[in-house]
Amino acid sequence: MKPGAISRVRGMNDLLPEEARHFAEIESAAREVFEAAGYGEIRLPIVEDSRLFTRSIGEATDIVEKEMYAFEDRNGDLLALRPEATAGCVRAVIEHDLIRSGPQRLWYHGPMFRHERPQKGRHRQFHQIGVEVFGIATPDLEAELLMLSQCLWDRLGIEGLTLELNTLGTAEERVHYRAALAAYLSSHEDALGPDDRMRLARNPLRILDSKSAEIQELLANAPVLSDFLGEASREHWQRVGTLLDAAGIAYRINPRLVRGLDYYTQTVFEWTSTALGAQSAVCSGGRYDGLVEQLGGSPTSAMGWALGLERVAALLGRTDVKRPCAVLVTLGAAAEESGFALMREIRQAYPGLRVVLATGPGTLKSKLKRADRLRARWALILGDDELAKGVVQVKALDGPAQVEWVPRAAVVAHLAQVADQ
RNA sequence: GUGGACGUAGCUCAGCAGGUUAGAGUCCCGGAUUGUGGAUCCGGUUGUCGUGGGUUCAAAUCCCACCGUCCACCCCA
Repeated sequence: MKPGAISRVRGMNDLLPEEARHFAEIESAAREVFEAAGYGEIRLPIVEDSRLFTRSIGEATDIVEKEMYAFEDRNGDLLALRPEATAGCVRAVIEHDLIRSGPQRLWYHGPMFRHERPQKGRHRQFHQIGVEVFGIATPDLEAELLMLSQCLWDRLGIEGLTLELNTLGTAEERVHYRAALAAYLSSHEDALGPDDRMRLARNPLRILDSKSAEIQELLANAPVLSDFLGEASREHWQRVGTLLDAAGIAYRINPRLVRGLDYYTQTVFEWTSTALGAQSAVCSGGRYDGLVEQLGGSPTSAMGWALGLERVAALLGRTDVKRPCAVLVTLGAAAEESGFALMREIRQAYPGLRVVLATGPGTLKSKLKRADRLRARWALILGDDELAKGVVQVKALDGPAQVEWVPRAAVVAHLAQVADQ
């Protein structure tokens, strides 16, 4: 790169064709899985009112406190680049009163923004695919959403992921537990580092998933959340397990699993991979029964999850570029004109047929070389000789070279016939 | 945000106890074969050695700062 050239902003990466192909593959697999299950796509704005996120994700969370791209626009409105899509989705559901017409099953995909220090699997602009369901309170929803994620891994051929599950109980149960946990940890405050003391004051549940061995040891005798669950939560939680077993989806219960966003209730989960280093969470989510009401809607139970496209893409094997059926090679100005006419006919008759143009300057040899690199099955050669005879030379590029001369008027039909083989 | 490692052609990397014009492979372009690909051979293009400063007769090489990437923490998808 020459000095003075402008480079991309930190953490905001270009997706070159190879990686973009992975993204497209995941997106189309997701579309297939979701649409088949009766989910509708929703497209949401990237910019929202900042308050939407402070109210939903939680003011004391890192996402809102340190990572949000918040700014004032020309009118002085406080706006933010979305750090996640659940909040916006809830906002849209309330704003259009979608719940009026019954439960809503929605899915989305798009870029999210968080001002974090970039690392592998962690970028400032990253991409998520997610689902959100509104209006279903029963545990079959947990099972449905988890099954959809499993279907997606199956569809993409991804193996070796671990599903970790936990329940946080209702908001009230969590409040009681939180108080008990805070009391226990306060009595051992001398064992906590400065970061954990901060968490103790603001969000003691976060201490549960600490990686520190000393903390985990300390937690061995701490109160456990399951003791604080009421009968209803207990039954709900058990039913989730039963349905997952019935569907043959393996999981591991992790009582230490809490999530970083404040709005979760009841079931939370995380799909992790050991192949990704520190950023091991591939897909996660949970129930958020209180959020709709909290954001100004009527009480509505809801649940969703999101996956990180960059992380899932990293688990995908190499996907090959689809090979073209043919490369249309022209030599000289007159042949180029005829070639463009032919190309138009091909596109009109068979829009999906992969035919790549090789017109313009360059030797026949270099154009055939290009056809070879693209792994095309056929070369359609059109030069002065062919023009004079009213034919197109059709050369087989697979295996030993074989040529045949097809009358110009019959080329389109010939190509279509040969493409099916 | 904290700590650490690293930064040399488009890509992968060598060169670094300071010493002439900075190298290989790959990719790309051309030729051997005037209009016929893949193999082989031959030739060619490409770099302010991340940026800026310092030390020195001399810096890709030593020192400092900044920027970036990666790793861990942190956070999370």
